[in-house]
Amino acid sequence: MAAAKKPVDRRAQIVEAASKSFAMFGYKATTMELVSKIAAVGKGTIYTFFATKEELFSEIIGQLSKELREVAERTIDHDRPFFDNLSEALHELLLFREKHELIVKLSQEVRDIGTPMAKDGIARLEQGILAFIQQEVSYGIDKGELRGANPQLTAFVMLRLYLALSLEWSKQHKPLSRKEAAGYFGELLRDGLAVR
Amino acid sequence: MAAAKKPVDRRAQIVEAASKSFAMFGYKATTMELVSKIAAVGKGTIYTFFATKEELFSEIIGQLSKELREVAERTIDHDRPFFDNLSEALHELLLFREKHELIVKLSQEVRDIGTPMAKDGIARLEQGILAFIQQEVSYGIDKGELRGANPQLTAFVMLRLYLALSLEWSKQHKPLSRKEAAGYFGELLRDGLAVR
DNA sequence: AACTGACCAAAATTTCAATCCGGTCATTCG
DNA sequence: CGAATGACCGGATTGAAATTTTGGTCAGTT
Repeated sequence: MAAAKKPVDRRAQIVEAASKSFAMFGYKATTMELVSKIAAVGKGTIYTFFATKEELFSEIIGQLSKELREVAERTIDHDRPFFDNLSEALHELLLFREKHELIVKLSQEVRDIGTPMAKDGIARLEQGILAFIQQEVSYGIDKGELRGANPQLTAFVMLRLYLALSLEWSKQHKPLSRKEAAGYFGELLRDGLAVR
Repeated sequence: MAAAKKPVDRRAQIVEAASKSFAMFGYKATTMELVSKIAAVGKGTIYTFFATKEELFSEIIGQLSKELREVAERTIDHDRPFFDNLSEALHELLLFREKHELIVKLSQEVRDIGTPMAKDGIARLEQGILAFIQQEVSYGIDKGELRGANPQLTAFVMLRLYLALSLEWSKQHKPLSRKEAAGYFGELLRDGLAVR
């Protein structure tokens, strides 16, 4: 219903062109003129569909966020134990993230020049992941696999911990193998550190 | 032995002056000229004791790191349970950090303009904390309170987790009280999340 | 009616002279 | 005579003006 079919769907052309440009040059260096060139469309036409550059960007982040969620959802199998699902899903998300050029480019842009809009985009993606984890945590609590303290905080801790283990640790040490990371992560979250 | 006593100890004068200036204006805005003025000393005299501005700064970070360690050491009582000590010590360190003007100023400078030398200083302080935690973790393992996986990684995870809980969480949510944070932190690390 | 690109004001970038700063060293002081 | 000093140097930084770029508009074209 949203997408009527025409000889050529200009809106889709534009979104695709913008997507490429944002991934290739980042938010700041992507100009509306450039997008119009790639889309083979007059600059004015873009403004028929999107009121501002930010709105166009937002549409693309929205699509990407949805895609991210689908990746995560696809790796979850509610018949398996909670912690297996969790570290599997986080691993898939991390791979996706590392491979997806737009995300890589935006992260770099945030790091190097701190473009506020790029920050915003990354934050939205992270927020989406957080919401997903929280949903799974709540499910795990319902199923009785998980102790039921504050699911929001728990989801937050899980994400931070996973990122620390898989990204930050390797900044100063030999990176953990996928197996080591998942093992340590799962063990710590499941059973804690105390000798019992 | 290192500090001979003279009518006035110029070296100490200089270090104190520099310390004040770094805390007041940050690394970048502290000029050698300014330090010499505060220390009531000719600029050239500074170079009798420190070859470069960086070396002077390094000396001060070294002192501060030692001070930090003393604060942590003072709150540890090896007769108490490991996790009590841990969250107590981390809390003390956080308070110290928040109160210490030099650390606050340097953090701000890193955030706002990313001065490499300031980054470096903060990194060294964090490294010191990490080494301290690691030592305590090893001790906890020896005493049989802690499961004995990779102490370095464990220390790293503990610090990240504590910082996430006490600093990052509050960027987007109502901050946790000291009690909530310590409670959640201790419980998660000690016992994990799984229902048993 | 859909589309275009020349056009505009605001923002970003470049340029470049003026200033500043870390570090040196010939001179001074005690 | 040796410790201390501050004028001095060149490279880096800053600020402001000039120039270019860019998000967004809209009169004109198809």
